[in-house]
Amino acid sequence: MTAQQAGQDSPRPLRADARRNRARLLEVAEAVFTARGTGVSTEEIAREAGVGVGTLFRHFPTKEALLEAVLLRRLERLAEAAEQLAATKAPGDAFFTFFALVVDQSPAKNVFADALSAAGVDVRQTTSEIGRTLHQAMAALLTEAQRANAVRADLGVPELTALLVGTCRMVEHLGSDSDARERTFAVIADGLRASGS
Amino acid sequence: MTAQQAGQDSPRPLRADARRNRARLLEVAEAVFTARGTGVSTEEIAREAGVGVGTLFRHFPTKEALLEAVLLRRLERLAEAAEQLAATKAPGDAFFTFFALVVDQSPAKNVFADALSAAGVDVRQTTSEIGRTLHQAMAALLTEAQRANAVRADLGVPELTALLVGTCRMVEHLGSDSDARERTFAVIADGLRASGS
DNA sequence: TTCTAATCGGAGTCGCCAGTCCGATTGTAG
DNA sequence: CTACAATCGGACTGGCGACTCCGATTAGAA
Repeated sequence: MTAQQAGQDSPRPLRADARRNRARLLEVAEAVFTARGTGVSTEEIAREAGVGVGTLFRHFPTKEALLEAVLLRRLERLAEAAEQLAATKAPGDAFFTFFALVVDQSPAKNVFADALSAAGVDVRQTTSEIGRTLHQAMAALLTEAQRANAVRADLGVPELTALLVGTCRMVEHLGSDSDARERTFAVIADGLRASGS
Repeated sequence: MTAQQAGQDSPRPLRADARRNRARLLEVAEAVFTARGTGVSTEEIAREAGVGVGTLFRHFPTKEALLEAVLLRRLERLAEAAEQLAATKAPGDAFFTFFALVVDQSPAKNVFADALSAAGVDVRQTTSEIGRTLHQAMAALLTEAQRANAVRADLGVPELTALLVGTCRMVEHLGSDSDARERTFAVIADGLRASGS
């Protein structure tokens, strides 16, 4: 931001090993933070990735930046999946498949979103770029499903988001008991279909 | 635990000021942790309560112990409320009132439960005493509501707990938009009633 | 009021962790 | 292969926060 073009990224492509390390760090960070919480130290992440802390901080100037990067990757993937589903499946099916997908992938996202908002980062601000894409993709899925009468009409994207967040927590809470998980999920699904009539 | 009876608490009642301070600390801790997260330092809690850190640590040997104490108070209150409701209202009404009560009180509980489990404390272990009471009270509310056909039959207490946890998150997520909150809550409520037929 | 044990308060200790710095290493252009 | 700039690694720093310790204070019994 200081004296470079503010628009796009690296004027010079990263050296091969640098790119490798960066990718490795993201990978490891995602895995470790997801598994053991965002409290894990940067040193630990670096060690696990087989690099020094210096390397970590060269790529991500802040622990927070690392978390952000991981979260963005997650959102990006979700947006992709949403578009894919919207394009290939029937409205209702696409919607519920997406819902299930988000919930399955979620134990992770929660952790990151929490950590960031706890650190005072406005997630909505930071993730705006991809956030918008995801938002639109979700809106498309939702309205199509509603038009097909597969989902009640009195919901918008904010409500859907909240339901997703909450459902993620439920799943997280139930842990490995997949029977209970299914029953719980059924409550939500039935609620989403209920016409309110 | 070193040389005293392991069973019950204080053989000697606390001095008046000590009792006062202890109560104050719990009060303040609950408020502050709820409002600003469990990351708030013990020193801050102590200052806010108008005592020194020494006092805080005399009453609660560990920050974690303080969190635990606060959480227990919360659970205790919930158990009370559940019993009260079961005794005075019609089954379905009692159940849904309880549900709403938990959700309203919740922004708090989440925070504590999270912090403790993040710290490696098995909440189910620690809160067993009151946890059992609460568990029973919830079971009673649930089965009565089911018998009265106000709630679908394929749910048990674990599922109910998960739904509560998740719904708390939804509410938390939506923040102050009470319209969206109501719509979201309606999804859950309809889902709970849906017979699955 | 007097005396003593219980309690208080907060300066100080200790360990942990994010983030820095620079000599050693290594990719790569020529 | 050589040279040099990009990159690496990890010892080191600074600050923060949980917890300790002990002299000062105070509740409450006699």
